[in-house]
Amino acid sequence: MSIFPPKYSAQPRDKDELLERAYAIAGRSLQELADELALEVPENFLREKGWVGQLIEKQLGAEAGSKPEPDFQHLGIELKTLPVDIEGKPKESTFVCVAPLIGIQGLEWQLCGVKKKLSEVLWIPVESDKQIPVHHRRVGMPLLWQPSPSQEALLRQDWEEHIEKIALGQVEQITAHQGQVLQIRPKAANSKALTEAIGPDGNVFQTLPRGFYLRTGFTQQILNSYYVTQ
DNA sequence: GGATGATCATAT
DNA sequence: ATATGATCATCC
Repeated sequence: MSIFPPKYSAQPRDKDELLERAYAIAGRSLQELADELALEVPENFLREKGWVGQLIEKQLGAEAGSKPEPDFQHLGIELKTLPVDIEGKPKESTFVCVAPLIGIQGLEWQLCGVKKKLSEVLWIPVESDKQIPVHHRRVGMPLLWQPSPSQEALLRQDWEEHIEKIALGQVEQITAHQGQVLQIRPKAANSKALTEAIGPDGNVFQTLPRGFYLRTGFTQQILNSYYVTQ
């Protein structure tokens, strides 16, 4: 708790101000950052799974909305928190966007959601080992990333293979085992949620909504390329 | 221990 | 239902 009023963060004016704020929260605990905003730190994330992401959004001045736009639209930058272990290794895959299951004829990589979402990402690593109490977990050093040509090639290859299956009415044959760096997994409230998809005969049927996710190996490669190689 | 499939909160 | 934010729970 604090005797001070909650911190207020307007949107960062430019990329430098955004990075400045990101560096300013690096090394600090979730408890400290929550206190500044007068937020309660949950004991765990059984229910509030997106809590850390929303905390960081507010700290950096991102728009807290459900709009299908980048977190920092005026900068064209997407914000992603990344749960990491004590060694800085990603512990979870990263959700990118919902996978389109219908109306995808003629959809090209250059215009797809994955390409758009990942054009520029501000990664914020956050400690997430189960043994560390949530309130004590710390924010790591920020990383502003754009896919390298080889990284984009991998993403594009996986995306095209997934989209082809979906277009051919084979969405239910897709499993998370497929894709080198980009996989497709359920993305829904529960297994009973339904959305339209292309069926085997080109018809439309109801199926579980899916999302694109980055494998941990890929995000680890991103972190390594910045923190280790340089 | 790590990855896959399932799930939770909130706003629109 | 779809969009935002992800982590949980279970299986191998």
